[in-house]
Amino acid sequence: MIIPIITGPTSSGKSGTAYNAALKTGMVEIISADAFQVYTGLDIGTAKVSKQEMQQVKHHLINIMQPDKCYSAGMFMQQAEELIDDILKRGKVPIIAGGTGLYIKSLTDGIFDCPEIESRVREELQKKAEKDGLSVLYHNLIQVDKEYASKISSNDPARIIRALEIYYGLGISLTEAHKKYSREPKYKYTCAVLWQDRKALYERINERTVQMWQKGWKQEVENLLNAGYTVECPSFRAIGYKLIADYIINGGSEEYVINQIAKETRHFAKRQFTWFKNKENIVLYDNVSLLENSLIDLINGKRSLL
RNA sequence: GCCCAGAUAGCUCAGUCGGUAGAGCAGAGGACUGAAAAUCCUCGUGUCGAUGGUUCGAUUCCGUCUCUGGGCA
Repeated sequence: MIIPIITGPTSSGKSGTAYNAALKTGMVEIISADAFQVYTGLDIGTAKVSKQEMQQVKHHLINIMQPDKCYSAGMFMQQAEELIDDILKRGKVPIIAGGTGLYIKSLTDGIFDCPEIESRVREELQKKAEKDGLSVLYHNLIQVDKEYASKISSNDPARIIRALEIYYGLGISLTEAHKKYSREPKYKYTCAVLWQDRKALYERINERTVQMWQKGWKQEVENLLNAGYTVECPSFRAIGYKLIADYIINGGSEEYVINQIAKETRHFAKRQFTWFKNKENIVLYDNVSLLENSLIDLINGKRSLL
């Protein structure tokens, strides 16, 4: 069985397309591939589907984490494959829908099965980076994993720290760990990418940012802060949340916040373009209803196979 | 009307002691193996407001004009 994936840049209409196809065929369950919709309490800012929509169509991997907990591509792959198993067993069709490129890649290409590493290791590396500077860590990485060090920038804290975390946590380099713990994907996928004119997308993003603000995004962030969550929480890396928290705490211009969020979202959409368009084995769709129809055909075709 | 300050990349502005210019932002392209809405890399020719003068040479100095701020009437 080949599992359909629907992806594309933010605001492109992927969730809606998956939802419509699910509703019309009545035999689909949606698995969200979104790094921030996993968090409870982040609804408006992550453009989550509404409660009603979730009642109509079963959605998975949404609202499964508290905002102060870490989620990851590895956890995603694990859980998504289990869900696919389960959905297929029940005679339904799973659709993967979401815009987190790494999560989708973990399904289509696999990801290495990293053993548990204490969070202390990363924290210590972060402290060291602040104290001694990143270049010390990078030189350290060259010593232990020259191959990986040559692939990344000496100025990339996330990757340098990650690679060293593996080395100190597992005792082998990241390059070796990738080989030793590689995990192959369990299913085959067909990946549809929703595509549209850049300018039109940017305008939609600008409009949608204003709409999100009007829906009460600020209140949503206030609720999170009142519940004791801080900007240090992993969920606050989602676009907008830190900016709004800062606006709530320190004041400032509402217009600036909205413009800034729209800008970051445009930059993000651009990165998503780069990610998806250079991937192999994808089908581009510049028309939402066209994709919806071929999805419905695909599901109906599968119906006859089941 | 007079005085002062500006006019340089899509925007904000640097700069050139006279040898045709560069940052930030915006924008574009790219990377991506358990933080990924994260993180990181690459990309800057534009009548230097117009016009005359001085000069081998002016965006730079001088004159005039236009426009934009601010002040005085």
